[in-house]
Amino acid sequence: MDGARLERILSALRASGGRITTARRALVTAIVEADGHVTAEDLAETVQRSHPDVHRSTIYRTLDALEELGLVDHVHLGHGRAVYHLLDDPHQHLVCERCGHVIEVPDELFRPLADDLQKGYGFRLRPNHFAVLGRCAECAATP
Amino acid sequence: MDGARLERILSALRASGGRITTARRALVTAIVEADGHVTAEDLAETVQRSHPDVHRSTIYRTLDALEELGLVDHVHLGHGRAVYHLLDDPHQHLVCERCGHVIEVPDELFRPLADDLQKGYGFRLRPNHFAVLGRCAECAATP
DNA sequence: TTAGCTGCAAAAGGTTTGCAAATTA
DNA sequence: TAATTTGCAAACCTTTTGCAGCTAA
Repeated sequence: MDGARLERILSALRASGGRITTARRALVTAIVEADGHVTAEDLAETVQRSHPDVHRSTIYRTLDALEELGLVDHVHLGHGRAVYHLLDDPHQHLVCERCGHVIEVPDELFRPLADDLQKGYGFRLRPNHFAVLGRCAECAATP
Repeated sequence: MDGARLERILSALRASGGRITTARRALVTAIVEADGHVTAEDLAETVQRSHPDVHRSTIYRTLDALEELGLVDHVHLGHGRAVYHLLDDPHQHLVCERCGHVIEVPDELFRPLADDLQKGYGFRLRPNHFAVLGRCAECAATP
């Protein structure tokens, strides 16, 4: 399963004229295995476990390259580091502003809102880039 | 009108045990006059026009104080600086990810979504902290 | 008088960049 | 070989912090 995702990504990278280096393969493997909610820092650590001298800047540059190809996106879940994730399975991030808990919800929930914004403002929603803040069930219960 | 807002904010600040200094009065005036979408940098510049040695750190500290009192909030419209705004008139920010244009829309538009999230996930939406990205009408029209 | 603010300078924290050397296709 | 990537070190940019002096109440 994951092998296929890995290959899909590497092929796209290659097809765009990019090169598959050890560092890139290791990074892509790390993202595929992490499968969501990983910071550049997390990825750097994972990659460095097997390839100690892959530098943070390489991580960032490769993530940039993957984003430009539309294979990866990053989301700001709060202040501080962004998290990166693969672009299949479109979903939103609900983040509890008190405990930090992250809930993934399917994109379709945002459909009605997206339609309203389209009709009323001509605005085409692409809400994935920032998290949606609020309170999770537990934190909403305890004041 | 704005005088009333100014006084309301200063009173709240005073009531919480805070002191009204020249710097604080100037900053609050600047926010009231700017009325939305101002960065700390913008505010610093405005304040410094009349009070050149108010330092950036004072701006940030005062904004913090105002946020703690629930008088002001800040929103991340994109990468880089956050923007600050007064907390009356609850609204959302739609930001065009291509041209950067900001559209304010009333909170009520998010009511149905908020209800869905509440029902389905026990999640209480508080969406104001991050902007909602997408494409404005013009940019959506031209590919 | 005294708690609360301030300016300054310096640091923090995440991300980006210039460069020369190394590597891929 | 030619074009891309890489590691490194240093810079960047916004925001935060420690501190000693200043000031509003």
